[in-house]
Amino acid sequence: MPSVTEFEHMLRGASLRVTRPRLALLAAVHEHPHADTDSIIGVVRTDYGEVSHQAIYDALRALTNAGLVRRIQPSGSAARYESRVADNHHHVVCRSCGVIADVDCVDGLAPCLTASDDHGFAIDEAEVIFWGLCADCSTAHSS
Amino acid sequence: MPSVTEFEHMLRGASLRVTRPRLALLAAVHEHPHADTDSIIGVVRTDYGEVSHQAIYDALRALTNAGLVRRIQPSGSAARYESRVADNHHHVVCRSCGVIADVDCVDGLAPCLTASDDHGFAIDEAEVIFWGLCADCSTAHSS
DNA sequence: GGGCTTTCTTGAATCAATCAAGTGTGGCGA
DNA sequence: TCGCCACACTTGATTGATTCAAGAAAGCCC
Repeated sequence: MPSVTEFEHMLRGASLRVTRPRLALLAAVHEHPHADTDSIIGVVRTDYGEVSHQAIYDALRALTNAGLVRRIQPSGSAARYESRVADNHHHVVCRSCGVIADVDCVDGLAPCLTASDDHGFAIDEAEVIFWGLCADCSTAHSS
Repeated sequence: MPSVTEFEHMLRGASLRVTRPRLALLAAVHEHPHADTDSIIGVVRTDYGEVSHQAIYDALRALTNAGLVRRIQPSGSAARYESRVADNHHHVVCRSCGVIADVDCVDGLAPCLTASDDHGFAIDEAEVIFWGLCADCSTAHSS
């Protein structure tokens, strides 16, 4: 995981002020990929002390807009955040327990990015979510 | 659009009781692809008469589970429903106005369905969402 | 038509997320 | 180093989609 100093540089590079809640937030997201907002609040409070939920929501939005974290939101789930950005990976979600895992791109670079008919849209991103059952749930269901 | 009789057969085929709210719901989803729950409630009430929102939620869930309609939920949007199922098409969503359009699969059949490393997951579906700006918003932004 | 089960109605509750107003603070220039 | 001020945080209330619960109504099989 990047050091506090690196987090500082990331914030400054995005023209964002360096505050302790934001540093704690960055650390929490790096440490707990795919955590939902509530879990992140819990982690930040443990690592750093009392913070309002509003500060977390604000900071998550600021960092998402700055491209420092990525927001993902599979159907039926609250928003989740991760620190891997701009590396074009996708996700596989368990229909049963909701666990999320990373999936690297098959082609390594911008796969499936070409829509057959773009309807005049200027497309800038392709988001892929694989749905299925994780190993644990798969075993539990068949037994 | 399929006839009422065909909707009836679809419901019976899925072992679901045939009720007027469900028939109206199927018609509404076929007529208004990508509509959110609230719009669907409005359409059903216009076409059929007073129905509780709960009945719509129940019916949408029942029909989704039965595979008669498909639920899609892009980040930052309420749940939307469409009648095209099992034809492996995807969606392009406008970041600005939220409009959704269908995109047929480039490869015609199960593209992008192979994850490079499935982490032990039993994958049964790949959902692809293209993000960008629709023609209208693209023009408005650049002007 | 009778009876059982599913579905619908009514009304309340939950949960994530946002809004609003006021206080505090990081980072800049002097 | 000092002071300013825009940006960030706190507190508290609100919204809006969705779900829960209990009872009434209606579909389907016999």
